[in-house]
Amino acid sequence: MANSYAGDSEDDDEPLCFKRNKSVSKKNELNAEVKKIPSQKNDGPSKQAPNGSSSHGQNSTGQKARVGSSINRSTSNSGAKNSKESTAPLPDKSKQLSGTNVGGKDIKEKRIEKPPVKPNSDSEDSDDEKPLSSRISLPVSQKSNSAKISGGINSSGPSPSVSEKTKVSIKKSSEDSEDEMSLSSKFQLKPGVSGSVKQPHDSDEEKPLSSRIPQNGNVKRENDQIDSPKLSNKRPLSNTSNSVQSSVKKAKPSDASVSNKVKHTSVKAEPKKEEEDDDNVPIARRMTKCNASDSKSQTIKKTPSKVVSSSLKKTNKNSKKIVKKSKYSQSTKVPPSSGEGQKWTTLEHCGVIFPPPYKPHGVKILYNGQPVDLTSEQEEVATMFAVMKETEYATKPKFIENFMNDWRVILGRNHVIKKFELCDFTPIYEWHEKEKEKKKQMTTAEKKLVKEEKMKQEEKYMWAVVDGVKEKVGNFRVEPPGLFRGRGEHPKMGKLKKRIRPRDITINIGKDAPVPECPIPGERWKEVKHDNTVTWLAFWNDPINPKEFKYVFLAASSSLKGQSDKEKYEKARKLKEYIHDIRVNYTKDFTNKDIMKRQIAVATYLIDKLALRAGNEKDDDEADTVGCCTLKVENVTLVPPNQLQFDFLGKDSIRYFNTVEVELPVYKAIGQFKSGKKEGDDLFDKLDTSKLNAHLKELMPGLTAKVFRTYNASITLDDMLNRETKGGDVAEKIVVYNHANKEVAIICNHQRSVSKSHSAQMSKLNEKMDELKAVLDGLKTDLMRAKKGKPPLKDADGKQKRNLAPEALERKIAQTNAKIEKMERDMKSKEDLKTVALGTSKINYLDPRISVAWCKRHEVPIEKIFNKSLLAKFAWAMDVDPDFRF
DNA sequence: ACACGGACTTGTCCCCATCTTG
DNA sequence: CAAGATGGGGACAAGTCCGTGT
Repeated sequence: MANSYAGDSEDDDEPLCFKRNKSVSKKNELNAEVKKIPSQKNDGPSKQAPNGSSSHGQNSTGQKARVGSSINRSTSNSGAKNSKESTAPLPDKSKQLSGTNVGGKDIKEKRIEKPPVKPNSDSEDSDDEKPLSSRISLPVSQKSNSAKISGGINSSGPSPSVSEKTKVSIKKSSEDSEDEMSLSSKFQLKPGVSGSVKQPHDSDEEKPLSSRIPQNGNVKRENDQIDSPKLSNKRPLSNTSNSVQSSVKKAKPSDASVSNKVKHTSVKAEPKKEEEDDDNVPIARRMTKCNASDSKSQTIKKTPSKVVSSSLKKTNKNSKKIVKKSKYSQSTKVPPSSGEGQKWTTLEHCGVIFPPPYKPHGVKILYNGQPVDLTSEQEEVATMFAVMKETEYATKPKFIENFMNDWRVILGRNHVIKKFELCDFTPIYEWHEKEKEKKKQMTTAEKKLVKEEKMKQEEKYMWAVVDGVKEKVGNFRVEPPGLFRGRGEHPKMGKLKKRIRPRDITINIGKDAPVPECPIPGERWKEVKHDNTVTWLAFWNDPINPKEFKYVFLAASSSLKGQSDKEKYEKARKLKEYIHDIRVNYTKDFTNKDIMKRQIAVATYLIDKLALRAGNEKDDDEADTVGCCTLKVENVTLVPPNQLQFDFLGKDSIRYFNTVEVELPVYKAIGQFKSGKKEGDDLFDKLDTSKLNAHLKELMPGLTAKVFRTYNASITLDDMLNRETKGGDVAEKIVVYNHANKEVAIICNHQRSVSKSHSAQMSKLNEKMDELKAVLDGLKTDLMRAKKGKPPLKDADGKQKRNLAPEALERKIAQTNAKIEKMERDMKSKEDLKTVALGTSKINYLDPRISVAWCKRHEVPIEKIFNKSLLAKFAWAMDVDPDFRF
């Protein structure tokens, strides 16, 4: 929001256009991010194509086919489960995940209605805001607002230790001047040096050197607690010299955007009422807003108490642990991306670990009924297939074909084994099952032993030292050989993913750091480079597609990752300032005579409103899935008078099926784009992602299609949280949070497959529910009788029940009712979330500062929202000001 | 203008340890 | 205490987007 200027308070009401311009102009200053300098990359990937890629054959286009086919996913999509009503108070725009639902829940349309526009807001939009949709009255079942999802979600308490730490960090939010200092200072100092130097408050000094290295990210081993992050310390991300934002709390210098934000918050007084201009709200949700709006509490502002997570309290006790942890704080110092494209100054790590060599088991497959001797190498591949016998992959012709092609190469030219149909892998499959069983039968002590052993071997690979800070490595294990499991109808499924050897691997490490020893005697790395403009520690070419790479990166809890995560959210927040103009802009272009402009406008609209992905072009040897720019004419159907039905397979071949109401000009434009084309043709034939992004970049520096997803997800969370959080206990607040999280997941189409046991679980719950209801009826009867002085009836077993006083019965009734209600909520939530995955948005799209600030304001322990790994990943956000708003 | 190499983010599934429940 | 439910986290596939060389 451009309220940067003086009277900011309500500038929103002013015509945005004006502001926009202003903002635009200033924007230049914003982060012009200089991207990395071209690194000198050298080596071209050597191409060692394994063998014939004969494959591609069909790649089936028909999506229908795949719908059914792919494993669970498809099922889930098509699944009929009905009942998933959208809960919600807010009308949800939910795209229905399952096709069947469609009819019933047309809720989606609602999205369209825009919020009651405030009059002032720009006139142009006003039309939009008007509810086309509204006219169309869909039967949305407003259903109860029962929004409450079950409260209990994760009632399980977080581990104490974690919580404590957290709290620590939290509290010190604003004041830690020291941190700031350190940050700043670090910039100055060149990294490298810093490492050991700074540790202000750590008590580490006494420890062994090794341990003194500050570290980020937690340790997972048993001693965890000790090491685990106390998130408290703030992590450094703050940074960045060049990057604009600083953490909110701090006063930021000139940066306009930030500053206003700050003030905004600080001013508690202002009623959130109109809260931000609608522009900040996702289009989709805007409509909804109307309804909800009243309720939106103005109230909320209230007490931003100091955060305090409950956990805080405990902290004290355990404080000792905390102390140890302190190392985390250190990490702060890392000056991430300071120099042009430079990502680090010193980098040390131990390279990667390889899977153990194949151990032949000697179990023979049958060919035409006869056991066949195989060499170790041949047996290894046969085993890969055998163990997949019961999966859906093993039934797919493409999979089998690709597997056989690759296996035949290993079998050699005149091997007896020729036809798949004559192969019987059962003996190996059974052997494998037995092995699994054996493993399961091991005692816990044995398992522990094995685990420790593995741990010992891997330990050194788990950590890297970046600019003096110990950071966790993400994936230091080289991928083992196997059969490629592509998602959806992938043309290469079943191909052999050959074993990766040291000679396939390029190591990236600091110039002065010791080169990791090659773990396999007698072999050596393909290459060792020292490129500090990239963050990877190692990479190899993907054996399935040699033009692609597999990288070893630092873990999500590292400063490097945290830094870029923060930049991502700051960019999305920046979009908030531009979004109004952008919307005005594309709305105008819906009718532009220039077809390319029109297509850009419509595509941008879809990306903004529906959170579609950009949609890069794909090769023929990949599953054919689409995104916005690659939508085919058959993926969008016009539903008069002004609705569009989308049906396509997106990333990971997840089906996107949604019907939405759109502005008439959009509806018409889509009709034009479709006309004269045949099935399979691109809807946006004049467009691709680079053109689209180039255009977006003109509207806001650094803007790309994916920013809209981040923006819409985060603004939705922020908005819903602030609108819907009322009083209540922690459990109820968590319900509100999860509800908002769910909305976001629906917007982003984050699906998950329904667990096999889902229906069984539901019916079990139903039974319990019936029992409870019976109990309730019994109690009511007893109460009635008790009031009249009669004894209770016999219970089911014919035994006489205790004679209770009416008051006691009433209490029991109340308890039972509460149980029933909770159960109803739980069931509803379970059903609702059956196909919705909340985790993806939490990890990738929701600015953690929104969650942290909300937790602080409402005294919800952050551990109820973020698990251990999320706490580590979002350490950089923990000290956010309670007033932070996205 | 564009294909492509390259780097990094996003996304789902699956295994397994742990918690819950009966 | 066993069987089932849950959730964390790893594995790894599949996107996005940038820069470059032609």
